Amino acid sequence: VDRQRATRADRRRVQLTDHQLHAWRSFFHMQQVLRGRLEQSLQATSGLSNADYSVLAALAEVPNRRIRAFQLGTLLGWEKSRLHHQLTRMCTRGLIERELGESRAIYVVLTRAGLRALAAAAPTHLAQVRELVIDRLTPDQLDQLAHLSNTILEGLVAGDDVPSGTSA
Amino acid sequence: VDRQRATRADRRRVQLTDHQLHAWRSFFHMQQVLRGRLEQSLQATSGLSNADYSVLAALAEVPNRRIRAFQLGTLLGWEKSRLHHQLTRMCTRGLIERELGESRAIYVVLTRAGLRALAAAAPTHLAQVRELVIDRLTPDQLDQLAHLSNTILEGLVAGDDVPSGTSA
DNA sequence: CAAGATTGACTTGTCAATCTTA
DNA sequence: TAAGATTGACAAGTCAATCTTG
Repeated sequence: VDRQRATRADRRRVQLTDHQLHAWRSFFHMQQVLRGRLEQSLQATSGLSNADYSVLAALAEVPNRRIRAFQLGTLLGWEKSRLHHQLTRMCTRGLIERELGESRAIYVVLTRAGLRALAAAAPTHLAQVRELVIDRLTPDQLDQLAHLSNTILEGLVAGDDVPSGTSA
Repeated sequence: VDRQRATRADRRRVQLTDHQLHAWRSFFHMQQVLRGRLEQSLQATSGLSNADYSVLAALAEVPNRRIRAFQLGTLLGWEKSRLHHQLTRMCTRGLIERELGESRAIYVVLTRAGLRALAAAAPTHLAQVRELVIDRLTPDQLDQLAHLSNTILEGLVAGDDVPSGTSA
């Protein structure tokens, strides 16, 4: 085909087969709906957003329940301003506290209230994860999911840098 | 164990094994990062959000590029007010138009500009889906992903109604 | 200057309340 | 009344600009 402009259908076919497109859409849709559902019931049953929960869970598993803000951001894979806004909100709710470390480092500490909120939310939340995901899949499927998730994640992290190598 | 209150560790162990929890977290994290990355480059390269793209893509594949708003909401699995706000924004940008059908039904129509925007965005977007997902996975893995996504999705849709079966 | 932190403006999504007519 | 549409207030996230100090 040497026409200069391909039709829309042509272009899509080059990109992805119908089979691949269907697979992608199934995944994409599932992930959207799942995320919405979890967010919703987390909010309804415990007043926490998914973001809140992620921060609390991360803090709870770190030595001294205390971590440098920047590291927390890296851990969660969040932009710094998103993290900042999130921490500000959680501070005013008393779920965490900010502390100043040496040389303008900010540390984030889990408060008692934060730990309590997490403890209150976790059972229901995890039960729902089990109900909606774990229990739906065979052990094999769950392993497949974990494996392919890690594979995709590696690619995402790798692509973090400049595509074409601009050396410092 | 007949103690009334289990420790936090106990409760978690009951909910999910470490293995299961790890699998879940891998998936959850991957999905977060992936979504962020796609959203970001879609925005950067075409000025469309993921939500914009979903609406445009759905409209493009529907007869006459015209569909009732409510049906579109069902298709996308969106709440009505989310859809409304989204459509309002897209209207002001000229990507779609609203038309009144019979008995206060609202129809959404894809405009030329909307179709152009989609055609401009699609190749890059799909290429990225291919690069970040499709090409990372073996054909088997992709099939596994599709299959398990559909399985989870079935569970999600089933849980839409009252948990205990209220028949029509 | 650069890394880490902060800020504000703006966009997106949610919730709850309201409106309208079959 | 109930389904579909609308609205506004608010929470969450992004981007770009700024501040601060090693």
